[in-house]
Amino acid sequence: MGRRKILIVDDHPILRKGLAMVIDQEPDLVVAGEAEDVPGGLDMIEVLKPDIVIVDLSLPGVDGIELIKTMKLKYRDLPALVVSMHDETLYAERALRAGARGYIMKQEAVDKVLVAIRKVLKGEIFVSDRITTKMLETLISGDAKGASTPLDLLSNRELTVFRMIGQGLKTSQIADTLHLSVKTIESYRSHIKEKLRLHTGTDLMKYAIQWLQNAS
Amino acid sequence: MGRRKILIVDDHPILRKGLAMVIDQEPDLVVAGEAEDVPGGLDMIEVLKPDIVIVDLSLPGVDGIELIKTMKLKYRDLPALVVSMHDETLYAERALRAGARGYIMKQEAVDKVLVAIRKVLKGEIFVSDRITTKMLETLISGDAKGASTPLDLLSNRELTVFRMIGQGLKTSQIADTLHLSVKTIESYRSHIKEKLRLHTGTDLMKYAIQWLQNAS
DNA sequence: GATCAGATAGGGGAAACCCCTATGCTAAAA
DNA sequence: TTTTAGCATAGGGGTTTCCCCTATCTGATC
Repeated sequence: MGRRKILIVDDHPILRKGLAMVIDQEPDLVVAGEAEDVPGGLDMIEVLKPDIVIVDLSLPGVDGIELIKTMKLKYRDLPALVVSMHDETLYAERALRAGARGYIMKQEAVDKVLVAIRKVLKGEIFVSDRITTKMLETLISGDAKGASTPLDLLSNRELTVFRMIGQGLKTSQIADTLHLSVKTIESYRSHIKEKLRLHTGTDLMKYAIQWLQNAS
Repeated sequence: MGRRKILIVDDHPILRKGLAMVIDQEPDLVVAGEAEDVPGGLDMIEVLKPDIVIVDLSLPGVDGIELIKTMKLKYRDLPALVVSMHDETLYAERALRAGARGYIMKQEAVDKVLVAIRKVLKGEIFVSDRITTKMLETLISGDAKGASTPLDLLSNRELTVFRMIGQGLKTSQIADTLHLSVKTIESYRSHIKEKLRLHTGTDLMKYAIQWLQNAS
């Protein structure tokens, strides 16, 4: 069989060029085309019939996640590999949930990308060890059905507090609003952190804010 | 004269590779080396004696602006060209003030980068039309403080800290990374809050996270 | 009836936050 | 050319949060 065809969707031409050159040096892979946004990407899929699509998450206009979702709908067997500059712990999960088959950061070494591409082409899933570990932990700890979202692990009260944290309220304000002791809210915070496998208070806040922002 | 030597300082290996491959195809240019952070960059300058340094602004640890300032001090005639993925209107001016001789976005086409490199090597300054226009406007309108973004009000150091806050780092981590006292970071935090008219620390964090998500 | 998870909350030490003050340093303004 | 102003840096001291533990009460679940 010939070289597997790759489509790159990323809005940074320099990066596209870099990826393309690296990939084209491999005997079994070839970059069939490039696009810089979601509509362009979809057109290219139609025309080129690639074997895999490499997608950046932060595209102009429509978000890369949308492209992945659409691909999942229209071309069920066409896998997407996300190559993003964003902190993986926050986006990887969302990307995979949307249907991506891999997630790798732009900070990674070049050969890691090739590994990722081949793994995804073989039908496997590629994510960094860090993410794998984190996801496995979440799976193991919570009853497996928690797969829909880690937030399912939270109790009602915890979820309420989580939302308020995401709105930027501080502990005392939350305590006030809910007519509870500050100490109680502190307890919730630590329970939430535990369940979501977050380490610091700032991590919690960051997660909460971002979750609330793209309320999915 | 032989090919002009270029040093690339960027923390994304894929992008470095891309730039390098594009540059090395030019008969008059050659990539002499790559570095992924500021200390590495400074070492490489010492060793390679490049003719120009291409710098990304968002480097791990110390920020690219600092590298440019140091270069300006230690190697007065070594020009820096900033290649950043950040919104130019906010950073270009700061970069130029710090001593950079050009600013180009990663969104630009590949050949624009070559144009920029050659222009900077000739001793000229390269910036996009958009930035030129904006700077002229600011000049004309006088003080006016082109407050296109309230973040324009922040000093370089404050902006660096602001971004780190948005990445979810806590005060002590920031202090550590920048080799500064926790007290100094606290000062920056309060200055930033004042300039952005934010009341609480959580408000600041929320703002920083959200801003980083969209405009970065 | 024992066990378990959820809602509530306290103790105590470390860390962060917040408001003020302060010192060089450089650049602009008077 | 003083003066002023903004920036980078940092300490003092009081208040609030954070963080790790322990604890009570309640309603399920086994």
